[in-house]
Formats: sequence, structure tokens, C-alpha cells
Amino acid sequence: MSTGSSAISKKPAETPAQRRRRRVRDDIIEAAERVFLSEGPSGLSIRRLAEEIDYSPSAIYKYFASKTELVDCLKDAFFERLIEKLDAVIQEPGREPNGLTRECIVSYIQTGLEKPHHYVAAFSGTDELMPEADAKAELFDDMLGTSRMRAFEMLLEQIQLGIDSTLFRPELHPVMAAKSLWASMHGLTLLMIHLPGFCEAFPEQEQVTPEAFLAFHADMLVRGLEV
Amino acid sequence: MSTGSSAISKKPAETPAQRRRRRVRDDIIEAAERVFLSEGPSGLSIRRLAEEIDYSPSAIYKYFASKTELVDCLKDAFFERLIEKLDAVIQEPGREPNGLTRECIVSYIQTGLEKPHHYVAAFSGTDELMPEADAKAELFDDMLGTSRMRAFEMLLEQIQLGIDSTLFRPELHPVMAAKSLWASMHGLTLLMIHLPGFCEAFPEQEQVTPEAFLAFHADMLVRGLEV
DNA sequence: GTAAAAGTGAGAACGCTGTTCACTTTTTCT
DNA sequence: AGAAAAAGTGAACAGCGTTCTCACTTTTAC
Repeated sequence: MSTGSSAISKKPAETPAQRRRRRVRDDIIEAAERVFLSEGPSGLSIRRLAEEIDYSPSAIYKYFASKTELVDCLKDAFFERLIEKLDAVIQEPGREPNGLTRECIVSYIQTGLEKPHHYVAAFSGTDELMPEADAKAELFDDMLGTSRMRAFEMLLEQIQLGIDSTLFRPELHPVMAAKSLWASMHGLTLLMIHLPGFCEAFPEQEQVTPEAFLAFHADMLVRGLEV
Repeated sequence: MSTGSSAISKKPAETPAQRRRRRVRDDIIEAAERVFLSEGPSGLSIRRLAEEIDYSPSAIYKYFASKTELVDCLKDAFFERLIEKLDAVIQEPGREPNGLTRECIVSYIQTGLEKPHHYVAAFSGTDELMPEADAKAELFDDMLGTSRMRAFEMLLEQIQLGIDSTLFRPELHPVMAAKSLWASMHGLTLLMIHLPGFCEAFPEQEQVTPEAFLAFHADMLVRGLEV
């Protein structure tokens, strides 16, 4: 009776047909990941992807309603990866909130830099930006319940911990602080992606390594929380 | 002999033909600006633009080598606007460096939000990101001499002023601090553009205005410089 | 077991994109 | 006026996301 063939069981039952379908779907995503990584965002076209998996372009539309839906899967995979990375940092025992926050910042940016195309795609919206009053598409609200927000919630928890331990300013609004921090990490990630040499290049002769710059940035941001 | 018709004079001499050509070129840019503003980035196509100015699509290529070159003109115009705005803030007399830095941050972000499409386009690169070792396309280096960097230099000057007046930490590396600040402004600008409701929405019932959030962000960043 | 239904894939086509090329018309220069 | 250069056009190419129709296979139902 454990995994019986009762007609009532819904979840674990997966017919071979469904299994096969899911396998093909995953293959497409995997191939998309491969093309996206090697050819970049503009290299990932339906036709190029079809050729990669030896299918016709139209066949892909049996598995994905649109290219957008496909790319969304790549975005989700990236967010999962990001959450795992941050989780690993937070799970390290014996760190105090300010140092932990610093490490979260560094880890976030590094994860973004590891897959720059994914990161850019993940935060590039729908082209139609900010419809003033009509249609009130509050994209952030829609995102609030999503698993994509888990990374933000983790950051928020760190800040709350810092406030509780009197390392961060008590009057600090935790949510605002988390958003502000997020924005600051986000900005450096994108600038380092779009402007190669951003942190290395200096008017003077000196050279700064990305690691050093990340540490500096994280330090400046955490200082803004402290006292 | 002042503005004579000597064959040697190069700069001030502009033949009617050249004048006309420049006028048409400017008309195209102006039309592009119009379409870009009303239809968005994806709405600005060569054919759409050609129809806007009653020319054939191919005619545009007599004035611009590529669409990229055309869009670069829009970017330049935005950077000019940004520099003017920042200049206006800095020229206000009787402000101290920390308050001035705060206002620069707010003004930068507001200017970006006024023309979100322009801002996004201005910082979205060439799709080919970070070629590891080959071709060493140090885009930031290339940008260093450009007028686009004027805004960055202005920010740098403010920070140097802050350090000199002992408001900011003396051991602070001015260039790194300016870059870090730039990244933080950049990030919030983009998040507010891509995620409508980013600063307004909160898990709790409270509502935060964009102005309040900008002030908070600027304050946090400047605190990171101070002491 | 067989018939109907559902699902899978291919290929052609639509409308769009940036861009180029051959060609004509207009303007400019000598 | 005649030659040279520039301006402008329309057709075409290669690519894009997407949709449609059609053949074929698998699943489902009686």
C-alpha cells in the first residue's frame, strides 16, 4: 500500500509518456544553457537551438509556449544557484552579522560574474518599462511570493540579525536597508559585467584586483549600516 | 581676412551642402529620440524610423554606418543631460561635501528615471561580454578619456573634497570610493526601472515614496564614506 | 482488436529585423 | 555644359520569433 496503484494517487504517478516529455523538455533547457553559455544571449535563437538538439524549430513550441518561457527557465536555474551559494555562506558557523553581511555581498556579486549572461538576463525586464498609471504592473509585488525573492529574504534576515546584535544602527529600517544593499550589489555586478576593466583600471598607475575591489565595496556598504 | 574664403580655413567653413547634411542627420536623431521615447527600445527600428521621417530605410545608412552608431548618439545626448544635471547640483553654493554628495546621488538616479530607456541603453554593452584573455577589450579604459566619464570625474571631485574637509575618512581611496558609489547609484536606478514598485512595495502595510527611498539610499552610502 | 483521440515532429510560410547592392535622380564642382 | 559626387530608392539577403497545416505515432476507449 506504500506506493500502490490506487487510482486516487496523483502526485507520484508519472506515465512513461509524461516521463519522456519531461526528459525532452529538460534536454532542450540543457541545450539552451549550453548555447547561451558559449554563444551568448544573441546567439540563443530558436533555430540555433533546434539545430543543437536536431529538432525542427517548431517542435520546441510543443514544449515551451514562447522563447520567453524557455529563457525564464534559465533565469530560475540561476536564481536557484544564487540561493545555494548564499545559503552556503550563511551556514558557515561562528561568523558575526557584519562579517557575514560582507561575505554575502561578495558572494552575490561573484555568483553574478560567474554567469554574466544569466545575470543580465535575469534582471532585464520586458521592454515595456513603468507604465505610468494604467495597468499598474507592480512587477516587484508579483515577485514577492516567488522563490526568486528567497535571496532577498536571506539578506534581510542578516540585516535583522545585525540590528538585534547592536552592530547595526537600531533605527535602521530593515527592509529598506536590504533593498538598498541589494541595489548596491546589483549595480557593481552589472558594471563589472558591462565594463570589463571597471575595477582594475585606474587613472594612476596602480592596479586593483577584482577581489580587492569587492572587499572594498562590501566594506563601504556594511559601514553604512553600522554604528 | 577674419573669416575669409581662404582655401586653408578648415574649421569654421561649412558649405551649404555640409550644413544641409548635418541638419538631416540631426532630424534623424530627433525622430529617433521621439520614437524611442514613445515606442520604447524595441519600437525603434530602422523601418519605423524611416517612415517617421518619410525616407526609405536605406537612406538612413547614408547618414549612419549602423543602427548602433545612431543609438550611440542618443546615449551621448543622455550623458550630456546627466552632466548638466549634476553640474547644476554642484554649482549650488554653500553646501558641504557630504550633503552635496547625497544630492549628487539623488540627482543621478532621478535623471536616469526620467528617461529609463535611455539609461538602460546607455549601460547595456555589446552582448559579447568579458572575453577572458584574448582581445583584451578593456571597455572601461576606452571610456576613460570620453566625455561620458565627466559625470564620474565630478563624483570623484566631490569625494576628494569630502576627504580634504575631514568629513570623509582620510584613508579612503578616492577613485575606488567613487566607483563604489557609482555602482550603488547605478544599481538602484536599474532596479527601479526594471522592477516597478521596487521602493514602494513592502511586506508590511506601509508605503514608501521613491523620494524617501532615494534619500535613505543616499544617506546609507554617504555614511559609508564618513567618520 | 480496432477506432477515435491525443500528442509529436517536420516544413512552409508570415511578418518582422538590420543591412547591402544596384540603380536613378539630384546636387555640386570645374 | 559636362563630369563627378552625393542623395535617395526599391529589391533583396539572411536572420529572427512564431504559427499553420499536414503526416505520423502513441495513447486511450469501447
